[in-house]
Amino acid sequence: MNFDIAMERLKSEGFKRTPSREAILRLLEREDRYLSAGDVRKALADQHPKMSQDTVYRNLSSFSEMKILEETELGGERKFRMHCNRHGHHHHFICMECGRTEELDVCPMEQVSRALPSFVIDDHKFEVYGQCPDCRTAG
Amino acid sequence: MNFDIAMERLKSEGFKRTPSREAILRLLEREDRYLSAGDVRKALADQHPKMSQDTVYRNLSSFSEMKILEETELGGERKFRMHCNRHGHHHHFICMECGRTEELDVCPMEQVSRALPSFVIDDHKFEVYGQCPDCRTAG
DNA sequence: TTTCCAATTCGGAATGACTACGATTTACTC
DNA sequence: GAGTAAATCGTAGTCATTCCGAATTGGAAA
Repeated sequence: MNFDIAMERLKSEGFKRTPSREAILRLLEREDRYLSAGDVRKALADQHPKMSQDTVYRNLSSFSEMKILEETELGGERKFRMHCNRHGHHHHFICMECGRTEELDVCPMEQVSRALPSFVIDDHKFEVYGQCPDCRTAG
Repeated sequence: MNFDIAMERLKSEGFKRTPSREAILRLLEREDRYLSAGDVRKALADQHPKMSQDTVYRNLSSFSEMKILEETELGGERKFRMHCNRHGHHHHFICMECGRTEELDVCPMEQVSRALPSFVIDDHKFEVYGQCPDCRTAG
């Protein structure tokens, strides 16, 4: 997903095009990794010093609900990144130093479904944490 | 893991045996599912009305560090359960209604390691969320 | 058994992420 | 260009968690 497609999605769902939303989505497109609401605020402090917390949180949540963003919870914080749609379903490796992510194709949910036939499965989370090659050589 | 083994582990690591620690571990052994610090406080309110938050949080964290408990983060809260050691490495299905958990044997980490040879992998999380058979028929 | 001290707990205040809300501003429709 | 609902601002409130100084206590040593 990129900025333009995200803005189209907003329009089609009846959301207004505002400077705040543009700035948040442009940032997330550029960064291409998980950012917290605080990260977003700091990154936009120069260009949008008056953007309130409320605006950041509310928009990140809205974007996540309408699948423009992917969301996870890490270290006690909600984090968001532009939704990748190269493949359909996927999971991520997340570098704990720089936040870089790498898409993973493996997902064991078919096996799980077979193993739990009488359970209703609504959701699942699979994430791998570590150090990316760049941070490893830098460290 | 059960209460007695947990107390042995505490002793061997130089921790004192206190009424708070006994009560917390007895509760977690009995419940056999993920509880938050708040859940623990409420459950112990009758027998230990003066147990402070600090005591609950500090002990849950200590127990988690020394692998007496398993820990996860769910709905913005840290949750803890007695460590299962029937099998070695495993993951959980978690019922979002009653908190019941079911151990899963599948884990795709060998595939992931092969797919990311130049990455350092420190940790991973795989959890499945839904409704257990009891809650399904009850609903 | 008594003494002693570090570990533990208590009580409450501080932190930090997140949410709520009334007042003001703004994007979009007509 | 005017009107209106949506969006934002600023600030205060909530909730989980952590911190801290003072008081208590488990368990080793005398």
